[in-house]
Amino acid sequence: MTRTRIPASAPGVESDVTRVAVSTVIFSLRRDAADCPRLVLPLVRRTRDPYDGLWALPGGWLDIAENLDDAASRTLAETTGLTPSYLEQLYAFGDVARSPTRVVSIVYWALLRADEVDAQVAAHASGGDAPENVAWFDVNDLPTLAFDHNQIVDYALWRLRNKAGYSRVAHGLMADTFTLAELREVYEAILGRRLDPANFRRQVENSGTLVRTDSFRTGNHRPARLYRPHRDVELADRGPLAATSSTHESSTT
Amino acid sequence: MTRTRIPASAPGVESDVTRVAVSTVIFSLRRDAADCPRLVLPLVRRTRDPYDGLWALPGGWLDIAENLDDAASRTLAETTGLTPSYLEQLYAFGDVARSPTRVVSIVYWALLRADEVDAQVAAHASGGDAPENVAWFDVNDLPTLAFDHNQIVDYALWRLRNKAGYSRVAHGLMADTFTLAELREVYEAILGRRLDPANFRRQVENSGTLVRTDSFRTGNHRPARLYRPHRDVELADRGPLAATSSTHESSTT
DNA sequence: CCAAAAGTGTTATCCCTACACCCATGG
DNA sequence: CCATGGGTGTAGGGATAACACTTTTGG
Repeated sequence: MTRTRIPASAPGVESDVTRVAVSTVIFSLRRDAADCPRLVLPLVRRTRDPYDGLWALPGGWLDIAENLDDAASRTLAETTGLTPSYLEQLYAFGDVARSPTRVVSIVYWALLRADEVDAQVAAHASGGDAPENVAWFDVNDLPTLAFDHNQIVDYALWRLRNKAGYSRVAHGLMADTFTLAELREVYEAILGRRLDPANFRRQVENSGTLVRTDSFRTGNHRPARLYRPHRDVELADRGPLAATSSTHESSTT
Repeated sequence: MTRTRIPASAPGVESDVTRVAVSTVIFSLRRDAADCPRLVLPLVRRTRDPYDGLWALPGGWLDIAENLDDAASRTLAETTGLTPSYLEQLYAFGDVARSPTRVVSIVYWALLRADEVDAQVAAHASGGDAPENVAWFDVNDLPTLAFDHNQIVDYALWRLRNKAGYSRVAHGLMADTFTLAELREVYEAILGRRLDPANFRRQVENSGTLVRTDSFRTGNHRPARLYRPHRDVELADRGPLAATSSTHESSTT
């Protein structure tokens, strides 16, 4: 699998042409020293001008025969080797001044299941795909990024937090089964505030998005019931490709 | 002011290049025979292949030295001669199969004040900017459009309806002053259902987005107080260019 | 006076929040 | 048995929806 990034000059670059790139803000979770889940995202270190040496969002040039979504998936696969559990277009950034040459970046954002990322990080460390140029950063502790990528990450974070408030996107970060406390921790990591365990339980139970299993997670205290996502429950609201329908309410809990 | 559209072939077109176009879904209001406001949008008749003769969204090619927002504004001005009261990026459409040549369309959606459109329609009829190729259509009675433009309009409509539910975008369709009944009619036209006048009044009064004036609209019955939009009230939630902040709630009434 | 729209009041219901409280397990 | 997290119950507040009711105009 070859690496593609956003170089300033591709072979045969023409400075009088507007080129289209695709980048992706990939969110996942990693537990910190205190075993508390933190939002993290992978960045790629640039090896060319402009911004040589700075960290940037994973991305690449849009191929002439490639759909936008496919380009985002490819980007994501080349960076992490994984399939996202959620992928959505974020915004098209195209200011003239955002790059020395004219580049319109179609930016996506994605969620990766935490358990799969752990496996991937191990695989990357052993595999030979130049892992030294990819690193995962805590979203609350980002360096200065290349181009307008700090701004882009801010916007993606806003979208994630906003969407977590009225849809079930956050489930895309979970493994197959999980306890309600684990799910609540994830929401707390995303929203950046504590949630009442009792009320959180009732909300997700009444939402119909989870089904109880007969298994329990045993630990230091009373065992907690495991849940799994309900099939047939979309993670988010309709996209531009959905059929005509009368569902025009995304702000429902 | 010159007209720019989305021709299949621009001068010097190369079929091995991905080109970037900008189109805009422009919503406004027009009163029907029963004096009831209807959502309408302007379309442009194509005069080239592909889809020669079909109606399409107003748009044009992105200039190498032009920001995306500016291109959308230019498109809008060329079509209607007006400045939008609201303009927001909708989505980037870039499927390989959506056009014979590879075109990525950055699509915007906009709102135009109803009173200004009336003036513009008159001006267009007298002015010489080929008005016969621009026509306004009721959004509920659209013909088959060129490319994937029907799908795009559907998505823009969904976004407008959704956003009208939790923000004050709809105010962008109103004149300087208006009665609460007029504002309610607009919401009814957008949402496609009747609203309780009493509850609607309380909602917008408590929202703090309107200020009472001392004027009244006199008609066949009891005069209705005129309101005007409050300064310092954004029409919608934050966009990607907003500064870092902790406001991550767009679903507030 | 009457019709109809402008505007006010009242109540039931739902959802969210806060918080008290019981349950089950490992140590 | 006790500390701790899992899980349930409940009362108050705010927003909404339904609808009765009063006010003010033109005809």
